[in-house]
Amino acid sequence: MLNNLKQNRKNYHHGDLKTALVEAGLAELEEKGLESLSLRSIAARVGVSHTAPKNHFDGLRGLLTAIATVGFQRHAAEMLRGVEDHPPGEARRDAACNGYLRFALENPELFKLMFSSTLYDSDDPDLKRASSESYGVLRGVADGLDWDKAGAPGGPLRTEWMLWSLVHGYATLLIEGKIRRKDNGHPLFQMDEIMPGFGYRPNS
Amino acid sequence: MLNNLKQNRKNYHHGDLKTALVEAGLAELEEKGLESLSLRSIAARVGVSHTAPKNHFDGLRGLLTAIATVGFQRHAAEMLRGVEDHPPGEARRDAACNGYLRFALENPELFKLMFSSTLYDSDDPDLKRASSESYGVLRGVADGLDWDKAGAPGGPLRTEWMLWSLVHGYATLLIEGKIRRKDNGHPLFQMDEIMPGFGYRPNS
DNA sequence: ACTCCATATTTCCAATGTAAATTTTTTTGT
DNA sequence: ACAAAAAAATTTACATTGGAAATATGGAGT
Repeated sequence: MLNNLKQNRKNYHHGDLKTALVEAGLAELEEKGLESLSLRSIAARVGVSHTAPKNHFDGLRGLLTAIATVGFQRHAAEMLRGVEDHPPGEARRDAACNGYLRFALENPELFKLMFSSTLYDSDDPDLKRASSESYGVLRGVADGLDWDKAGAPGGPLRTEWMLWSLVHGYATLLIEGKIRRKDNGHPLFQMDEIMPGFGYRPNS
Repeated sequence: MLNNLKQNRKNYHHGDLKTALVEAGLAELEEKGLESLSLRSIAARVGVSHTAPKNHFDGLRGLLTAIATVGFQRHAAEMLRGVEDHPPGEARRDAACNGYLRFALENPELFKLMFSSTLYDSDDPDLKRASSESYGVLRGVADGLDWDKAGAPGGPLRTEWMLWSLVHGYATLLIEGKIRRKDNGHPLFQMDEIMPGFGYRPNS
């Protein structure tokens, strides 16, 4: 048992166990699913004992917090992909939303974790930073959409919430199998499929 | 131990253990949360051994399926509350959506279970029936909204998906603490807060 | 009364997360 | 260079959980 563990690495000290555990967790997550994820299986994948993570994370909850943090970072990056290629307006909105949905469909288990607040520590500084970064992308493309009329009830957050709710709800319902996209080929997702006619009006 | 179990009921045979377990499960769910729910605690609450449920459900998964089924039934009922009081159109749409959100906010753990497809058997006939019933209410109020223009791309389901995505995303983000409603008093939820200007046009 | 059978219990097992004590390696201070 | 301290990892132990198998219980029908 001890030999088994040691044979996969040279040193008693792993060197960078912290990031190795997060990477192993990300892999296990998509392979086994969020419900079947276990601290012991993640540790075994890295080749350390199941109590080794304790030195780097506050239990399973702490490890899940770190994994979710990486998730939000990748989420933001996926939304940003292609956003700069388009001028502000509907094109950017669609690019960001497509990124949102692409990420969710390609990393469903990670996405579920990120939006299961009870599973991790929502007050963790790193997580809050990554989460805000991700939300910031949506906020950026929501700015200027014509729902955002001055004087509309609900305050300035309304447009962001509306856009977020729409794309997040669609992602969730797709992932959970409540809605099935018709598989009409390669154009992975067109925001207009679900929200056509939601116009854009540049700020005066 | 045996005496402890028996003292809470007269007979060795419970009589209606199946429904008792579902009710206990619903109670435990909101008290302890979805993540902490356990078959043993549910059985203990009813006063039977932890293997007694096996005679009525196919393991924890089966029990969760039955609980989710009741959830969808109540969900549909909550949406229907007040719908008949309004004429078809925006008023009914808002009534149904308010019901959707009211249910989600008042039964957050049950709501999470209902939309965690991996936790239960989505092919169960009773569950499918209840789930369809719930979706049918939304479908009913979506019919005739002016997003549903003839010839619009995406097919006839688009309007339903859009409405569903919007209200479901908002509910999810609220429950998971990603969005915080400002607590402006009693009017629990106003659909217009998030989706003003989404017009209604009666079928010609 | 007697048998059958659904229902419930007891006992056992493997997997999991956590805590405490211990061992091994690295770093630090002189 | 060397001993002490700190860091990192392991071993051991334990409570919980879901499930399987064997056993006990009591009611229904004859």
